[in-house]
Amino acid sequence: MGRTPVGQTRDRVFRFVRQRLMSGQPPTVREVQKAFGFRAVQTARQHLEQLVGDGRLTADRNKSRGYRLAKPTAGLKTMLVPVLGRVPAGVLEEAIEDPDGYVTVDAPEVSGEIFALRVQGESMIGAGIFPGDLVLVQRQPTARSGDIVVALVENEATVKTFKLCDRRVELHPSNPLFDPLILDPDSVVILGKVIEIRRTLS
Amino acid sequence: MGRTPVGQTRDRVFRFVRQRLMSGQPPTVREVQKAFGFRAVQTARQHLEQLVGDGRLTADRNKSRGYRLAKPTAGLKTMLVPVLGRVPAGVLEEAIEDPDGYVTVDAPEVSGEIFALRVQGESMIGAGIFPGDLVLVQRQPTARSGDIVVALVENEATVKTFKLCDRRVELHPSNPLFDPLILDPDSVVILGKVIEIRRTLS
DNA sequence: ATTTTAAGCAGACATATGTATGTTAAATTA
DNA sequence: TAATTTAACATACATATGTCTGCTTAAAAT
Repeated sequence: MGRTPVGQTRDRVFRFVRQRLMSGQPPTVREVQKAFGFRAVQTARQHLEQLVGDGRLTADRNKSRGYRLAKPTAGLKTMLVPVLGRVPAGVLEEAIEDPDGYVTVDAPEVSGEIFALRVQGESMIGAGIFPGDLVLVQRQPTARSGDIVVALVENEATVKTFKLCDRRVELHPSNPLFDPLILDPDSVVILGKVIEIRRTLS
Repeated sequence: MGRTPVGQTRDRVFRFVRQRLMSGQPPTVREVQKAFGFRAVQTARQHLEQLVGDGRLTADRNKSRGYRLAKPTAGLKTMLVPVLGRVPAGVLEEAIEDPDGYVTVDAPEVSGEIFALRVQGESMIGAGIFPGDLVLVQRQPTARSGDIVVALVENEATVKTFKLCDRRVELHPSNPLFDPLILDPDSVVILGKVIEIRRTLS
């Protein structure tokens, strides 16, 4: 096999690996070898290692299929989170166990439990949260003023901006047509904090 | 290690494998073993094989990390798409080759090429698209009236609502402070159609 | 022209990983 | 109670896979 121009083959190797990684099937060194018709494993390995040196790939040493894209999702982990249509009567556990489906989420390594909720009303339109949007919720029992939270009020999950004033919990909509809810801290259950909003266009 | 109730561990194994698969890191049998603290490889393998028997997983025999989901997320495939900060001078190819990063997307099987773009201006606030939002774009050279598209105008990528009127291309902002662009079809390059909007909160 | 660099090859070794056989004990069923 | 099924364990083997050493050749640089 004749040699190819400098860097050219390496770039093709990178694309091959990226292609495989994007489709969820990390290649082995020997699979790369075969794909390019190298007669030696080492040739493939050489390209891969130099791609690592270039910072284009990363490698899990001594792991099979251990090459990954360097840039993607640095510090993030990809996880599958349950999508909830509604949270009936406060039983979040059950809703999570029997979700409408799942979505894939890139979340910080340190994230705890996350779930997704389909938004029902129009009370948060001012904040760019529309009915039908999917909100990703970091599960937590408390919140800080200014957080957009999912709270259980009268056995219904709603999305609002959280505020703590004068020993009262205030849940503020972002829509002039709706009024804020002023509640006793004991009568509000915080399900979590909204960390991402997603809207799919037909 | 005491035995667990029937089927319960198997279900957890399935979730573990699915989790790993969705994040592009298919586990080995021994990784499953460790994850659950089994003392024997075979225990993990047993569960995996029975999941194959149940039709929940499939297996590439004699391949490392060869287990896959039998029913990948109902018509959706998980893919990594490149995130572009901006599209310089119309060279989409180059921008895609050297992206700022990647995000994970659940897209229909039939989807073509998808990329993500960070939104720059405030021209689409009325449609709930804010600066800093990430728009997922289905790459395509044309669009239908009403589609929100990413178009190249004067060597800058912008997000607008597309309309075709009277042999003229109209790019409409959703913000009264901005004016629509009325352009000759030849002077506009459509990069693709926005299929999803994502906003991360702090 | 000479040196240096990079691509590619050959063969081998060590480890990772899939697979197989046989055993034990708890839960379930007859 | 006895038989059957299932979860789990221990050990071993064969293959897949990552890694290493040394060599050859062509292109690029000096």
